[in-house]
Amino acid sequence: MVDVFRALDDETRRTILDELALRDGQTLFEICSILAMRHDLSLTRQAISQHLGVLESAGLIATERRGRSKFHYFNPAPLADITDRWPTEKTTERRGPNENRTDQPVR
Amino acid sequence: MVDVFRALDDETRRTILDELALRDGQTLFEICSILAMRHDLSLTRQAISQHLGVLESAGLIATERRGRSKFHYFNPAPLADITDRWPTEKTTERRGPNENRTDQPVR
DNA sequence: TTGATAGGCAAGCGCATACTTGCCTATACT
DNA sequence: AGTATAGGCAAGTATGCGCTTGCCTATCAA
Repeated sequence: MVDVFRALDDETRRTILDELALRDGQTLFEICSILAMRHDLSLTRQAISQHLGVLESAGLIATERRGRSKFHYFNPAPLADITDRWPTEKTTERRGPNENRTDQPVR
Repeated sequence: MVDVFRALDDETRRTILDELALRDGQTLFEICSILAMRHDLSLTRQAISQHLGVLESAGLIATERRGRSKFHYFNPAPLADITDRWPTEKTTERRGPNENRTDQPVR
């Protein structure tokens, strides 16, 4: 199991998420060619496959196998772990003010 | 310069942000004792100092020096880099629908 | 069946990162 | 002055991570 923070700490994985957000349901080979063409990333298929494994382990992508192809879908749900942990003005408006935040001395 | 994603990829640094969110403006020694007392983290002062350096380099904390003390303040602004890059339902309501997101075939 | 396509598994390499250790500077107190 | 406090700098170690290489399995078409 990989947490969201580690999964996001890699520019290649972030670019993969970008591309899946633009066009969902791509296969490993499609992602490989797009990374090579549009991002000048000359990585091996196995490298990309491992990145996809990390992203899936973190819950950021879901996969579906049909025949010999495997389709990858972006799932932004785990990103809520970040905004829930440190709410900012933009992410609090549906949850109300944060009542846990105080400025009391420790102890 | 450290980006937000790398800075967040460490549980100790995330805990530091938690504590600064609870009580802002703490010094290095205060953070050290709180991590030891409330989180069972037995790290050296230098380790914590390096973590604070990473967080500051990522813009997640601001510092202010007075006398021989240095106070640390949580700045959640860089977290917007994450929600802006992959908008979710909760983070889009002030920016309107994302018009860049399409499902057109590539090329 | 034979061959091509789509992907998986596992070992190994190199480098980055977290942490320690040791020493140093600067501010405050007596 | 002398001493304690708050923090910084730099080198060394060790584990983790990204990536490659090599080989293997499964599906589809001829």
